[in-house]
Amino acid sequence: MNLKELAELLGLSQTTVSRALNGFPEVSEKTRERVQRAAKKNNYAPNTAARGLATGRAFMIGHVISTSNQNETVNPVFGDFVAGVGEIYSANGYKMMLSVVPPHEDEYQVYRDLNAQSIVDAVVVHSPCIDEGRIPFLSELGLPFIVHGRASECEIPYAWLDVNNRSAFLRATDFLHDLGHRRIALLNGLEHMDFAHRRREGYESSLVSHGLKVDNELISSHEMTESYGFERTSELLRSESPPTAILAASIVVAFGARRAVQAAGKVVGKDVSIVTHDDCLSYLRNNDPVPIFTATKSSVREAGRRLAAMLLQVIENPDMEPPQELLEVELTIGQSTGPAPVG
Amino acid sequence: MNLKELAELLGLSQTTVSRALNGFPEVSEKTRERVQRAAKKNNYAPNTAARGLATGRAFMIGHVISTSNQNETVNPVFGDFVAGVGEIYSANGYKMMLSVVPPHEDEYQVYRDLNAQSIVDAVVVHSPCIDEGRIPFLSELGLPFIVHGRASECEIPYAWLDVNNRSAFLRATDFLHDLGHRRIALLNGLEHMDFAHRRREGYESSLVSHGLKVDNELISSHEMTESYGFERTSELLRSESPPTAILAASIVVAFGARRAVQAAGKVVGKDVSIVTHDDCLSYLRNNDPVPIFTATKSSVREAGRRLAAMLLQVIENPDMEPPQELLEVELTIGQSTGPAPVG
DNA sequence: ACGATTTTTCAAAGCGCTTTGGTTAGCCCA
DNA sequence: TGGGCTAACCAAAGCGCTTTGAAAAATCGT
Repeated sequence: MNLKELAELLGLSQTTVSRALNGFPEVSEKTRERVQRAAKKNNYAPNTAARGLATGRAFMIGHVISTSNQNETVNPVFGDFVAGVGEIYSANGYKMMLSVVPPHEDEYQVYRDLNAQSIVDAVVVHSPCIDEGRIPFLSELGLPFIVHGRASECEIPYAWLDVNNRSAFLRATDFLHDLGHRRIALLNGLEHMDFAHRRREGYESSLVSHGLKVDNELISSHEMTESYGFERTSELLRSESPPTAILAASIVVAFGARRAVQAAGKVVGKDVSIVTHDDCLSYLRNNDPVPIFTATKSSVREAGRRLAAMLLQVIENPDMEPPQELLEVELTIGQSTGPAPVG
Repeated sequence: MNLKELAELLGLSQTTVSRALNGFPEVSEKTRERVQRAAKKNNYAPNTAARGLATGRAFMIGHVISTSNQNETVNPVFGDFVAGVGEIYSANGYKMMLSVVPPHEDEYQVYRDLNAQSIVDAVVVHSPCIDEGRIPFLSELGLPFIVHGRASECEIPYAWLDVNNRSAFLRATDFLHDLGHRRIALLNGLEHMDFAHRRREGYESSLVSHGLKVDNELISSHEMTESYGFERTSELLRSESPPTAILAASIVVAFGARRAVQAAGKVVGKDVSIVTHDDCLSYLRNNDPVPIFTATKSSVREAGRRLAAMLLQVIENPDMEPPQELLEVELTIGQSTGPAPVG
């Protein structure tokens, strides 16, 4: 069923039917209702391609995800983030397109094509690194976008939504310090990623403010996998002066750390404390009455919702100041931390 | 830059330029090259909406994901699966659309709209349950589709790609039996899901074939979260005749189970054996020389690649017999299993 | 060299919608 | 009763592409 057929069926012109369905004022309420009823009954929905061609808008947001990192790892956060944005998109009549950039292919070309084909109204930039080339590139291209995260070394203004990673890890380190810990290890994510960079800043800044010095032996940076958590923690525990506390980049890494602590015959929260960042993934809930892990919490799904809402604003109102929002984390105390062991 | 402008630039008609770019034979190689060069140079790419309108094809595959389960959990497998299909899609000029069905909304209406708006050429059905209503519905609707998994109680023919879950859990149970285990617990996924149903069949069938009887006390069914693994295992270990082995539905569940075993002061692989299914998620690798977990392995990313290829066949060739493919798992021995403790 | 083919190019229609710039119908007031 | 409004509707153009059916150009055989 297309517009023409529906119009004929109703004995109205295409114009009127179109206007009725799109909520224009110059159509009587009586006709509008009649049209809407007929549309629903005949399962009419406007052809997207035709509408897109006529309006120049695609009502589609692009998400470009690259798996071209060393291990082609998919960010475990992805599913929940997408669920968050998707909720807002569909509530506002937008659809979401996913482009997977195959390894060794040019991500920039993907954006160029998306733009030339005018298949999306805007894109979301994922996992920005410190000097993120995509930001100036997209600005130049004129394709509206918003960044999930930030790029420390980017000067031009752009829309973003980020978690306050610096403050999160600063507070977490402060907390461990307050418990008496003096050797605190950081199991960071890949440090060319902006979020990891900022977390390290927070961590170091806390140490310095307490008169401790930064010991590079205690710091590592890697993709956030379970085995990274395990291997690295095992290594740390074997060293001559092992840490009494560990700051993990994600719950998955913390799982690995915990496994290593237990494998070494030690007790988490007593011999070794663990604090982790928690994205509140739906299948890795850490919200028992007393959570497993002491954590800096920030729901990535909620972040997706906020970010989507901001992006829709940008689309509807292209000349606005780019919106920016910084989400603070919650520091929740769980079973994985305790006072530093004496001696 | 649109086709008309490019044609004028080249002093050719739109027809010729279009044909040149789309690989039609009735255009000389010389012209074709000239056109392609100009297109690349001017960053021309055909407008998707216009092309879609003209051809009636969208070159887009829809993935509808529902988060309307009790906890709005996102399947952790999703990211890797999408990475797999996305690879094949983009290699073949297809795009992927994601529709998130908000909780309490009608998933069927989403499919109806997708179809009416002719915004996708086909859809992928995720997480089928035993009697999956979406299969007859989509057949009826005439929207091409493929199912990731199967529906045991569905009679009509349809395209699917599935893992042999029955054989996987049968083999895993056999393996534990061979090690001397007689009380084997099953921490299954939600059993209205087809995959979980089949796994239980495999488990029970192995028990029966060894003359053991099925003890419902040892069987549970739940969303596959870490805390499920922990809580349920703790409960089992506290019971009067605890299991000596556990069959877990996923690595995340196995993590929880391991935590419970350790919390009970027991040793995994000695006091309690654990076998899990492993989807080979990129951030939960279980492929050390001797893997952490003994597991039935099947890469969900590779499954995505296969499934995408099959779906594209269906699209290009609508009248073909629906393709169906059953993937066998690998049973790999890791550190989490050992002979049943004596006494 | 000239009609018959084959190769290469083209003009124009059509895909299904939105939107511009009307026209017609209905109403009010003098 | 008729001129001036407003309210309600409509015909047709146009979005940028593909594709049909025809024309022009090049090639061929005799």
